[in-house]
Formats: sequence, C-alpha cells, structure tokens
Amino acid sequence: MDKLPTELVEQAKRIQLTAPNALFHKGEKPEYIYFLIHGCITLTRCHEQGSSCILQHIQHGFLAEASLFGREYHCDAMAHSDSELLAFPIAPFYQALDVPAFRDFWIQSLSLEIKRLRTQTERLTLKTASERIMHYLEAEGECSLSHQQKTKKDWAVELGITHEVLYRTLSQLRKKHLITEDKDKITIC
Amino acid sequence: MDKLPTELVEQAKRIQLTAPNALFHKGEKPEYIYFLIHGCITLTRCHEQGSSCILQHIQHGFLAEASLFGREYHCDAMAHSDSELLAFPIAPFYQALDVPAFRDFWIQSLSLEIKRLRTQTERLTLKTASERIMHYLEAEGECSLSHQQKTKKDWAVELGITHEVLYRTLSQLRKKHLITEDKDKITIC
DNA sequence: ATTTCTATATGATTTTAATCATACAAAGAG
DNA sequence: CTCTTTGTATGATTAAAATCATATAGAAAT
Repeated sequence: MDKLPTELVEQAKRIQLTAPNALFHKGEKPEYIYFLIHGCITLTRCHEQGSSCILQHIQHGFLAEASLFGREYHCDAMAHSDSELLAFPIAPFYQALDVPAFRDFWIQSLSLEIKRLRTQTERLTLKTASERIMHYLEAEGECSLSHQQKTKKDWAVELGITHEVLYRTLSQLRKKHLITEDKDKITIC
Repeated sequence: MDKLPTELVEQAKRIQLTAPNALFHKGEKPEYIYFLIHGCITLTRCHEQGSSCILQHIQHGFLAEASLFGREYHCDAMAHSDSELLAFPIAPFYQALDVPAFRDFWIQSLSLEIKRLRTQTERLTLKTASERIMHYLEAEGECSLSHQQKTKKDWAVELGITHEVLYRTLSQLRKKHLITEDKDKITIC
C-alpha cells in the first residue's frame, strides 16, 4: 500500500460492503481497481447449470487486477463477510503507471497473481482429495479458517472437492498423524 | 510483436530448440524473457512422485512473463516440437518498459494470462470429463490437434483426466452428436 | 426461549474416473 | 525393411469421489 503514489491514494474512495452484497458483476464495465483492506471477497463464475466455482478467495490485496485495460469484468465479486475496500478510479490509476516505482510494483503484483494461479492449476490436476489438501498446506503453510472467515465448506470448493469428501479426508489424515487440526487452523505435522 | 520497441528487438537472440530439449528449468535464475515464434513449448511442474502436470501449452507468444522481477523460474519449459524463439535479455526488456506503449502492452499481456488461468481454474473444478471437454471447446472454440502438434494425450493432461477417459468420453460425445471429430480438429456441433 | 439455518460430520449407495490389460496403427530408428 | 516406440482405442476391474441421507452443534433470527 505504501507503494502507491500519494496522489492516487487521495483519489481513492473508501467503500464499506456488507455480506453477501456484490462488488461488481461479470460483464459490467470496469470503473475501479479495488484494494481490499479487510473482510473477505470471493471471485466466482457461474456455470449455465447454476453451479458456481470460486476462482479466488481474497482477504487482503488487489481485486480486478486484470481489468485495467479490460472492457468488462470477467467474474463476479461478492462480499463473503463485511468488507472495507479502497476503490481507485481507472483513469488516475492508469496515470500513476508513469511513476516507475509504481509501474514496477504493479507488474510484480500481476506476476505474483500468475504464479499463484499456476500453483492452483497444478493443485487441481492432482487426482485425490488428500493430495490436494497436502499440496495446499505445503504451498500455503497452513489453512487458517476462523481468522479469515473461511469455512471448511468454502475450502472444499476451492480445492474442487465436495465438502463431505473434505471432512472425511481430513479425518483420515488426522488419524495418520499427517496433519493437526486446531480450532481454527489446519497444519502439517 | 510490432508492439516491441526496435531497440529491444535488435538485442534479441534467435534460438532454435529441438524437442525434447529444455529451454529452462525450475529454480534457475531468469536471464531472458522468451517469445515463441513457432513450434511448441510446454510449461510443466513435476511432483515428488514423478508425475508431472502441464501448466501450459504454448504455440505462439511470450513465455516466462512472470519472471521479469522473479528470482527464479517457477516451472520447467521444454520444447514439445522443434521451436524457434526470440530471447530478450532481462535488463533491456526492463528498460523498454519506459516506453509507455510497450509498458501498456506488457501489462495487458499479463492481464490476459491471468484471465486465461482463471478460465482454466474454472474448468478444472468441473467434476466430469465431458463437462471439462465441453467447457474447453466453448472457451477456445475448438481443439486443434495436428496443426499445433498437440496429441489427445497431451490434451488429456491439460484437462486433468487420463487419456483413456478422454478417448472414451470423446466417443460418447460423438455418439450423442454433441461434438464432431475431424482428422485434426474437434468442434462443438 | 424457540425456531431456523448453516457448518460439521458420518453412513450407505451410486456414479465416475483411475488403473491394468490388450490390441492396433502410424511414426521413427536402426 | 524390420523393429521399436508412441498414440489411439476399448474392455475389465478397482478405487475414489459424488450423491443422498441423516444427525448434531452452533449461530442467527424471531
């Protein structure tokens, strides 16, 4: 955040969004780049059949990064818990790229997101539930639940498995002493 | 390609890479940003068990986009067929970002890659093989095989299913007249 | 305080994909 | 030209997850 030019920060609007309201919808014309200060926003995309998939679960950081030059948002953003955000109008955000330090920061942010998505892609090609769970814990270090307002049910969607299978597999991994389950945190033993 | 400043293009090295040689390995320090002119490069990551996953299959365009500020490559790049590439040394590539048009082009490239990865993530959360196949065909329009040197076996890895299941499911979808299979192209009816 | 909803949890059953096996055709190597 | 390898393809079996069902605890609502 301290990487942002002060002129840009001054033009940002502070937004309070209560769950489960939408921040934006797929297809809308992007007007803002958002920064989530605290709360929880989920990026989702709906399939025809009514089922939806969670593309990302954000607790802190930028949203809609890919929309700076985009004609429309390509997913839905909904508040999963009450959230506080900064909204940067697109035009001054674009102007700010003339500041080399901010330009580099922005390119690094996009690069980081690409790496994160590649890791998630890798995880989803794993065949079994336990492999995906262990991969997640290895990549992220742990899975924090209560602190991030994230439920196991949410996590299951993120892992691409049903919540029933997640409960069962967590139970098995616990029995094998491969993981420990705290009240609000799951870690590798 | 015409978006690249001429100074930068002049400093690029032309590389011929025969399959199945590696362009770079995970963990190596990035020295170049690559542009694939023709051929086929696959980005893969290996798991401990020896299994590997295809993160991306590139026929044309940039590689290692996320490595401009990175300390190391985060996946392996291998020539899947004989390929011709341009290698841009990192330093002058970074310099070129001072040209606003190129800077914008580069940010757009990264954004596009983020969108592509989000779509792939979405696809991999689909439960059944036929859903993933149809999702791919809807998103990409078709699956071209011979033209891109891509085999059905490769495609199966990309879809996160075994090749046996891909063959079977394609056969079912053909019988239901949902898809047509040309010699080298698969499309929705 | 009572009701309602949701997350958690586990059992039983069904569906699906993974695995193992075999066969064949085409491409490449010697 | 023959041998080897690899992609394609399908059958049989096994393993796994999805689904459906049920139960409980805790949170939220009235």
